[in-house]
Amino acid sequence: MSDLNKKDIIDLLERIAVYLEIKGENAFRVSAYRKAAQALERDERSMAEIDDPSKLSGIGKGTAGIINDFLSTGTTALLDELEEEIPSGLLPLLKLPGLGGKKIGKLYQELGVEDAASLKHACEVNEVQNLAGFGKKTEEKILTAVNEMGKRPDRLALPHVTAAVDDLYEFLTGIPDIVRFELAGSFRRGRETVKDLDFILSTKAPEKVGETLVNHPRVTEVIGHGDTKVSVELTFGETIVPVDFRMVEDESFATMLHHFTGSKDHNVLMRQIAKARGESISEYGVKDEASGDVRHFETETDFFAHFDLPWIPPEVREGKHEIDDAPETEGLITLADMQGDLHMHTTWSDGAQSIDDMIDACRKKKYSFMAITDHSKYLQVANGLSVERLKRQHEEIRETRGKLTDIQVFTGIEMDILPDGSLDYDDDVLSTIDFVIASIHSSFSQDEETMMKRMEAACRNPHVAMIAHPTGRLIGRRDGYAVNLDRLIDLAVETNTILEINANPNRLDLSASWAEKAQERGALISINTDAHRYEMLEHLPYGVRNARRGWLRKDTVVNTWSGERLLDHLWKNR
DNA sequence: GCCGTTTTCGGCCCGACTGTTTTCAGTCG
Repeated sequence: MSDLNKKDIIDLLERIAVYLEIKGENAFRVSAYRKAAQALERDERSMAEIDDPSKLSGIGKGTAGIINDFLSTGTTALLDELEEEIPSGLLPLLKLPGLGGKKIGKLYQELGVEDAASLKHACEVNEVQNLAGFGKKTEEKILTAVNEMGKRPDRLALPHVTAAVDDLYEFLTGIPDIVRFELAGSFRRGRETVKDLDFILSTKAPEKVGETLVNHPRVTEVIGHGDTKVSVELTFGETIVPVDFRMVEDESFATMLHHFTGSKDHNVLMRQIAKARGESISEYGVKDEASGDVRHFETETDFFAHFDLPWIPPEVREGKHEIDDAPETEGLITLADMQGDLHMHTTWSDGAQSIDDMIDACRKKKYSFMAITDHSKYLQVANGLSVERLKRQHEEIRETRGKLTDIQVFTGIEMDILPDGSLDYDDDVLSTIDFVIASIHSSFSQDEETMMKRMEAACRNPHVAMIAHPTGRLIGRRDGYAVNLDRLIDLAVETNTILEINANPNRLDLSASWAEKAQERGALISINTDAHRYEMLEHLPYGVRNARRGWLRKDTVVNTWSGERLLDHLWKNR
């Protein structure tokens, strides 16, 4: 038996699809392998728990046989043949813009291109432009793309696109010919990273608006400029942000918004539903196939209602179970449910504002509770609190909160879990604090066993209420430490310890999929900003969107509780 | 390759844009 897990199987199926694509195989056969991979991904179970893959919709006898080959031998005859036949150096070329399987197949068969280097050479000696279906412009574009290969990240973390988002909102608002506009795409779905920004705008003067768009002062490259679509690249400092604008008549705005919010897989599901009813969905509306009439909708809600569905939130439109479980989406947590923020810093450690400033900022946000959680003494670089300073700070907090009637201010601490698994304060200190957070800021490279001993020590301490940013990842920059999240979730459930969704857009930690698993197994979650300045309190929506992507219900998230219920929870089990 | 409350064969989501053509294939989302 090989020890392949589900992720490996999915990768192997996708590998087959890519090879077949380059081979010029029937597109439906290619997509059959991709669909099989998706079917596995959609299923919650592990490979060991799936006794017969062909029972999954999208996997037939053929692919099931291949999956079983993989499981028993680690490979399969089809993949072996493909690897024999096609150079693996061609696979990364599919990522180049403008190159798909067909063109790569042609480059391979007619010019002997085998990888990026030989493709570059073929362009330089002008062999590419003479191929049928290619030309001078195509050759130039390919050469540029090959030279750019690997220089730019595939996807941008959210903090890298916020400047562009803010700028474009202002810019589009100032264009009088635009009736309404909205940001769609993976940004609207709350993904952790985005490839580009997709703006939908309705206008009666697409030509004029398109001209205005390509002349935006930040535009450094026009990728495409058609009647209804404009693709450009905007440059903000070091970051190049690709942006697509789609222009449409206002009557099609809702369907266009739905279409370009995606995901692609979600759209496929919706179109299959339409097809079964004798209708077809496009970005322009819903067509009745019998009469040819096209129906338009004022809002997305109307569009979904036409298919007897409630409005499905963008965050869960991933082509998974959002159609089947559509009624459940009405119970998902919303930003309006959030009653407070339980993780923030002040000038007492490494924050930029005083306790009073942070309290004022939270009162302005109409929170009913908050916790001040500065760093503990181990974290000297962050001016962590000695026991003596901690006591003074908490005295100050108690004094201040006594005068307030509109917000409950909890005493708190973000306490380090030390490399040896001990905690930074003794129990007699911790026993005086309302909200004790435990987190790891040191010895990131320890092995899983050592790391989990640290986590377990924190969870088992009766005073620890929450584990902050459980994996320590920084999106696009640093993988998390070696945490066994399955085990951590079990520990959290067993010891009644809350797990955090850190709302900082660089973290989003836990991720949506782990938060979903945590909820399924009965863990409690808290969404917090970890603000070090009051502007960072505004990060909360990122955390809520992330939680919605994980299908979190309001009651799973302790920030939605009343202050009394939360305090009771924090104190009753010590 | 998968699938079937009209089908075991003939479909498989739909449309824009580009560059190559001179009516369209390939790519992309």
